[in-house]
Amino acid sequence: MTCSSDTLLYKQLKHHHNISNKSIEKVLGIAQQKKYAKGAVVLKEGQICKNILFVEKGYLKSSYNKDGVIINLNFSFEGEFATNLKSLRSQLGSDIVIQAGEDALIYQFDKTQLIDLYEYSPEITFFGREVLEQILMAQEEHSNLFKLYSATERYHYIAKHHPQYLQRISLTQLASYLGLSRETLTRIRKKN
Amino acid sequence: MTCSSDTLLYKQLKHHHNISNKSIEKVLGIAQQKKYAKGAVVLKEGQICKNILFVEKGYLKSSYNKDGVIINLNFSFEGEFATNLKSLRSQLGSDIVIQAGEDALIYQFDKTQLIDLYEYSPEITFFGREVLEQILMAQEEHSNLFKLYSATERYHYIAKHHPQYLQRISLTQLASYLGLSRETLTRIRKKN
DNA sequence: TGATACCTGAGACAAAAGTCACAAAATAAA
DNA sequence: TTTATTTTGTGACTTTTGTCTCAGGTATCA
Repeated sequence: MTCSSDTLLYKQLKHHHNISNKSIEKVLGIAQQKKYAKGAVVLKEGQICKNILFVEKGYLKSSYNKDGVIINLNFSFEGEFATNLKSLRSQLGSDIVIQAGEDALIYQFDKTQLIDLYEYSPEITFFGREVLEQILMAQEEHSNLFKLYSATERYHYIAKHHPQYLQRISLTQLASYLGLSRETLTRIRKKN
Repeated sequence: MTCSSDTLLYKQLKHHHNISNKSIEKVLGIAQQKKYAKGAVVLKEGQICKNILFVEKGYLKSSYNKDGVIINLNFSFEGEFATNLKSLRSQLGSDIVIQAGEDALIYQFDKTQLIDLYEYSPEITFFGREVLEQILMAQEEHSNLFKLYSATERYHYIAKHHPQYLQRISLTQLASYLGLSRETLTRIRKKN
């Protein structure tokens, strides 16, 4: 087994997704442990995404390069899943980059291997759908930030619902995620 | 049959989704035809969404009421599908409103009935996934408008990729969709 | 430890967008 | 057609946000 029972991954499978020990063993059996140093690239631009990533430690950052300007699209912290759904589905080259925001410990699942496991038990199928949903919900949350809120409201939303972002993500990176300049974010913070 | 073979729905099933006549008959068998006058509400705020909607004629508008200000989130034109995925999945009350933007002819599919058909043929299962994907891709496109583009760029993107929006959607409604004030949109248009 | 790169705060100014008020134009209703 | 209602265009002004610049702080690494 590539992943022992004192990991976050194991705990999530057991307690959050309520999967039986037999099925957990199958899932852990295809999980590949990877370590990335801060800043290391997990998915390159143009590369075809074949994996679903589970963050055991550290965090992952998804970003898009728009004419040389890096725009942060997503952060995935401990216990969350990350991937590029578009590239994963279409098997076309990725237009986004995924990299480690801190030194990170990642379990990666090969998409094909995971789908093969779906035949083994409906629990695993259900788990697969939950992973997909988690990723979609995170995307929708970020997208609503922009559609419904002003810059100041976006910051306060994050401060309230994701306080760990403020502690672990640098001001510059967070500004890019919130769609505003670093200076504007500084000003918003000062107004408290 | 509630839907004849000279409809857009029939043509889409046959030519776009490549479904066999037998399966098409099944799908059309559960399609309910509905007519809505311009402005009529298809899905109310708080109502649980049970249907997937196909636009045969006219268009549908999804909007969110933020403290009395209406924010347009989506438009679905002829040949496109619409629903509130969140409410459809969770069976919780909808936080968005769907209504007709013009006099509209809609075919609606009950989610449960459609899922029951999945057992009849894998073609229909595949069709169901394509519908889901179409809705998700439309959402992602709109969300990227905000994450990646400025107000002026958003307008030009729509002018290029969805010119019918400019012809059929009023300036006021389009401004709300693009996340800017009506006056700003007027000014952007003048600069051509 | 010192050198280097990166991150943050702050001020001055420019650009973009919002708000308000009112007139003109287009639609819908009588 | 005439009237009423809604939609759009425009200018003046305010607010918000971006850009540029520089200084100080912090982390990193050989």
